[in-house]
Amino acid sequence: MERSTRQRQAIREVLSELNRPLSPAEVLEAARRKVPGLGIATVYRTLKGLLAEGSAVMVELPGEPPRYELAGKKHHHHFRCTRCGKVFELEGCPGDLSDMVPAGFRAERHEIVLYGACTECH
Amino acid sequence: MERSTRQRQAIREVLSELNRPLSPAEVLEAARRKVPGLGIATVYRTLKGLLAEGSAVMVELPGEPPRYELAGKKHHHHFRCTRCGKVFELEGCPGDLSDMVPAGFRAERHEIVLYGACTECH
DNA sequence: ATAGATGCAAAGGGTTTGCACTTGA
DNA sequence: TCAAGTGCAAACCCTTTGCATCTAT
Repeated sequence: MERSTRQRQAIREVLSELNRPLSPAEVLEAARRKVPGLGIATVYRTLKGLLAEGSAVMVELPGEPPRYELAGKKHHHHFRCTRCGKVFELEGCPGDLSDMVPAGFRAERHEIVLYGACTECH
Repeated sequence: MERSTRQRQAIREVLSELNRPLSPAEVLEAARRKVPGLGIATVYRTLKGLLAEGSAVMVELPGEPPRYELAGKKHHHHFRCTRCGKVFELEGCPGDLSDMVPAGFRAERHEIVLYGACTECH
């Protein structure tokens, strides 16, 4: 990630502007509006690079392709709209889940995903 | 799923005996001990069939291949050991997560996954 | 000028499908 | 018997990689 290219700029802008976790395909579609010839391989390489330099984090939801969002947000979870498939960030967290952990197991982190209808789809 | 074959019996047994969500590859490995020539395609087809007839449910964890477990268990969540990769069932559930749902969104279900070390790996 | 970045197309890894053979009922 | 079921290999889909070309510095 040494050089600043049109492609990378476009990908960063897309992540920043849409402000929700995006799949590589979503990034490609949005970024192609800024850089028409953009290839999917460049999207994958750039996302990997952003991940490596810590500018982006991977958001993996059950049964979904990995998505990416800009790093630096505080602990949060996600909501996936079962109608349109978009993923949104959620505020808050139930906190202590230690009740659920059986003896002998040690929990280090957790993921919570809510499913339902988003504002546009209900 | 009309006929009862050695292959299907073996796959059902494996799901029942190991009693945790299994990936197709895990099912194949375990079921091959009972039916040596078993093919991966048959595993996929059988799992799909079990799913369709409601005997099994799919357990999808973030960033993991889908796993399968026998149906009929009550609402529960999962624990994935970050050392050995095995997935276990958890009792309990924090219950009401409505605090996390933004206005305009409607949550219908949720998934919680805890990550850490299992009894064998800590 | 030149090493890094890109786009294409081929290669990978996991899942599904087509098809001839096998087998349960 | 004979359609459902199986195993193999090819096909698929998404992601990664190789390589010739392009480009930021």
